[in-house]
Amino acid sequence: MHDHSDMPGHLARRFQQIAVAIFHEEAEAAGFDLTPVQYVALAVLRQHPGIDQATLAGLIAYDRTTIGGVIDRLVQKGLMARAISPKDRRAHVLHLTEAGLATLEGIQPAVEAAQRRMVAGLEPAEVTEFIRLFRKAIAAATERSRVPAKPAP
Amino acid sequence: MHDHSDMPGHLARRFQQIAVAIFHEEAEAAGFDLTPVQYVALAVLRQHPGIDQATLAGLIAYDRTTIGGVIDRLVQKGLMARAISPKDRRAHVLHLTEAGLATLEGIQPAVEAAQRRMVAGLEPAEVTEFIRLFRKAIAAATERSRVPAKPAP
DNA sequence: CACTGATTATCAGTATACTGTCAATTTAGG
DNA sequence: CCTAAATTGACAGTATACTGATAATCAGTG
Repeated sequence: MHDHSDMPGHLARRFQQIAVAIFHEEAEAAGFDLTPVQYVALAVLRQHPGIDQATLAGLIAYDRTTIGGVIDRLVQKGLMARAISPKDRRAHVLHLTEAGLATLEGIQPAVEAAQRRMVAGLEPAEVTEFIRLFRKAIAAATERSRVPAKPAP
Repeated sequence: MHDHSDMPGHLARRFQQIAVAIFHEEAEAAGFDLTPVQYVALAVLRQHPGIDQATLAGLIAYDRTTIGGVIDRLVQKGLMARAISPKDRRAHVLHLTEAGLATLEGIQPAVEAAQRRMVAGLEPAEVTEFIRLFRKAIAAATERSRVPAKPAP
């Protein structure tokens, strides 16, 4: 009855695998060495400068532990700066560097091309519906996830 | 215009994250210690007994390096047996053990419950459409650019 | 049979991803 | 004010996931 290729779990894994591969191809072709995860972290930080690691993790639904390593690599590449918050000495506040902003702007066309390629097999109306179903399924399941996405402060 | 939460790439990552978390919850609640990847490997091996690692990897679109570690852990758990093929001494042919078959059958209800929970926020017709769009997008990406199979050198 | 090229699996290295635990610190409650 | 609870980020450990390199083996050709 249920082949694994009909299961949402397997399809999700396979689609994500393809999405990551396409992102890497487009980013590399454009001359950037940035992973999808690193890109989203930079993009969200541009919209919310000065947030700490936990807030950033909440905004993009990353695990608290995972985000530390991601930020380490972005800091090492010189794209992000990390400093201890004067208001809360536990927290590390984050800012984009000049290089980080330049990278974000430079990679934007490649990112958009990658998003289009991921759904290149679908009609435009199907793309819209695909995204709507993704968002609806995710919204319903978010309450039970250990990593719920939090709204911006 | 383009928020990261509208991008297929980010939605794919988020949905997959939720799918894995739900799978683990259901599997653990049923008393099994099996990851989604390990489950699919076992399930496909039941349908194709005696295949080698490369064939298994191809059937479920796993990386050939990754599959080695997955099989290592399944062999260590006693769920799978690995032996050198008499026809091709490079190849390792795989079989389910008795325990592997028992685990597969025992975990089946939990797996099905997990698949339902992943799309619990969607109407039944939406679930069907969601799966159809997944398959269509994946099929197009797979045949167009052979992602993530090896690129033509 | 020897040579070439392809295939099978492994290893090293890098990057997510999550669990559990811990120290430092802040906040809440009495 | 002072202690208990919560929060922040780190660490160790496990599991995917992919790239590039390598050894062993097989298949096809001359």
